[in-house]
Amino acid sequence: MGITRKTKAVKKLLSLFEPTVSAILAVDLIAQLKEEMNKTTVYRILDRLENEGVIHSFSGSNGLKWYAKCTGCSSDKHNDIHPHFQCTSCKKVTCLPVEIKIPTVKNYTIENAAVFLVGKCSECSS
Amino acid sequence: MGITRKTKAVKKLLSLFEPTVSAILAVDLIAQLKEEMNKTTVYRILDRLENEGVIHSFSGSNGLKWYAKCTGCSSDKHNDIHPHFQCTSCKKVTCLPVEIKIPTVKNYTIENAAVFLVGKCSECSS
DNA sequence: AAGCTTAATGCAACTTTGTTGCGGTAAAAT
DNA sequence: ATTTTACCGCAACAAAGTTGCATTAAGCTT
Repeated sequence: MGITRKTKAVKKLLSLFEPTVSAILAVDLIAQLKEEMNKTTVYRILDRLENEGVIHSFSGSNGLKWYAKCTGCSSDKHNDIHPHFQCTSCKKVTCLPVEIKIPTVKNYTIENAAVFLVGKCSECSS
Repeated sequence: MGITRKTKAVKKLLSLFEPTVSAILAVDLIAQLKEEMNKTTVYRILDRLENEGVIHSFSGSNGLKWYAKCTGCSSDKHNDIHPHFQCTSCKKVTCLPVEIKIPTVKNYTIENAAVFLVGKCSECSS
C-alpha cells in the first residue's frame, strides 16, 4: 500500500498550506516549487496527502485542480461537502465553513455535492 | 462581432442535443463527429452557441467540459444556476430543474453558483 | 443566377495540465 | 551497517483545448 513518509518535500509542501485558509492551484504549487522539486513529485505528494485525508481537491470552473487543507477528514471519509468560493477580483479561492443543504430530487439519490461559488470577498468589495 | 450562421455543421451539432436532456462531454462530441468535422470546428461552434445562450457549459469533477441545452437563456444572461447531476453507474449527466438556494455567507457577496451532484439516477438504482 | 463579402472550416502545429516507466536515492527497519 | 522499500527526478508521453493561416462556403447584392 505505501505509507507517506514525512520527507523534506512533503514538509515543504504542507508548509505552503499552513499560513492560509485559501485553496491553491496545483499548477501554482508546481510553479512555486520549481526550483526545489519536480512537478511529478508535487502531483504524487498531493495524491498521497489527499488519500490520507490531509488535503482535499476540487475542480474550479475552468477545470483546473485546486487543493486545500482538510478540517476533520480522515483517509476513510472526506468531509469536503462545503462550498468553495472564488473572488472575481483577487481570484482567491477559499473554503467556506458553511453547511450545504443538498436538495432532495425526485428519482435521484444524491450522495455527494460539489458547490463552487463566485462573487466578491469582503476585502475586494470595500 | 460575427453572427452564427446555421451551417450544416451547426445544425448537425445542435441535433445531437435535441433527443436528450443529458449533458454531453465536449470530448465525446468530437469523437462522435470525427468523420464529419474537425475538433477545432466543434470547439468553435460550442463557443458560439454558448455565447448566444443556446447551450451552456460546466466542468465535471474531473475537469472535463460538459455542454447542455439551455432553457430560457439569452446571450445577455445565462440561466444556468441549476444543479448538474452525474450518476455513478451510467455516468450520464443531467440538468436538474431545481431551484438552488444560494446560501448567504458573511463577508462574501455571492453572484453565481455551480453545483455538481453525484449519486444514482432512478434507472440505475432499481 | 453570378459575383462578392465575410463568416466558417480544416489542418497542422502548439500549449497546458497531468500521467507513466524506470533507474537512482534516501528514509526506516533489522 | 545492511537491507528493504518508499520516494524522487527525469524524460517521454497522453489528452484537452487553442491558435494561425489558407481555403471553403453561406448569405447578400445586383
